[in-house]
Amino acid sequence: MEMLTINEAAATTGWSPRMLRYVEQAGLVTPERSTSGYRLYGAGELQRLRTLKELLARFEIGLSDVAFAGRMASDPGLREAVAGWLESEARRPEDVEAEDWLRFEQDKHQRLLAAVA
Amino acid sequence: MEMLTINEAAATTGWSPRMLRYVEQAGLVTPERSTSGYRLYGAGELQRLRTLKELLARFEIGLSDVAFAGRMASDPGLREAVAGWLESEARRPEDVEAEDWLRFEQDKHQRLLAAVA
DNA sequence: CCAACCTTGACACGATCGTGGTAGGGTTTA
DNA sequence: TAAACCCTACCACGATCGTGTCAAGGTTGG
Repeated sequence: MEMLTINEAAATTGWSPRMLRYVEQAGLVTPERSTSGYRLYGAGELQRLRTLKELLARFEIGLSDVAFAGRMASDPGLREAVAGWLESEARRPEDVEAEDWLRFEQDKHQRLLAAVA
Repeated sequence: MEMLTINEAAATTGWSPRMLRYVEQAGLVTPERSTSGYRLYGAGELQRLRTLKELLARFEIGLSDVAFAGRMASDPGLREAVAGWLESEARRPEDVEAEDWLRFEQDKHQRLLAAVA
């Protein structure tokens, strides 16, 4: 499998070399390194760089958004805390008797946040 | 159920009135309005404002991160595209024969992105 | 009616994001 | 060895985020 250096990778993916370093710093695409420290991009990295570009353009999102999604994917505590909060956002009080609902929310958040403390 | 105006809500949640308007603009906590347009916060909103504050502090994330998570939660196309990209990030080429793996990735992303087009 | 609220809109300001550049120094290759 | 690459570390700059404040005007309650 032939490896591309940063300028070659930039040429075939549409990113600038500067941005390839930035994407790496964001933890999104991390190429291997040669013994002398040169970044070496393989077919998988190139593919992910191209699809990443597509992803950002298609949904008008930023690198930081994808980075945050990655953080959620790899941190169950974060994922569940956020999901739990959003859930309480979605469910409207009319669905349940208000009293029970509030106590339920209060307990749930306490559990979710405590689980990580 | 008594409703609080923005200054009262600010006092009991620790947010500033300015930030309550900003949080609303971010689509995270949307209070009802009186007939004359005053924001009215109920027990549910107050609870979510408090837990939101906890969430941000606990995980060092921003309102925009939670807003993005909300967008993912309510947009299956976005959610699956991001999840698919992260999945390809996690799986390393060593797991599969390189050839098949790359074609698999290529196909998958094409499917995911096409599903929304 | 008047003080004390509320509204939206704007200006401001530091911090971060996304991006380009440049400088100083090592590596590879012809 | 010299050109052409690579590295890291900066400076810069517009855009957005998070936050405060202020202005101009409507609402409410005593």
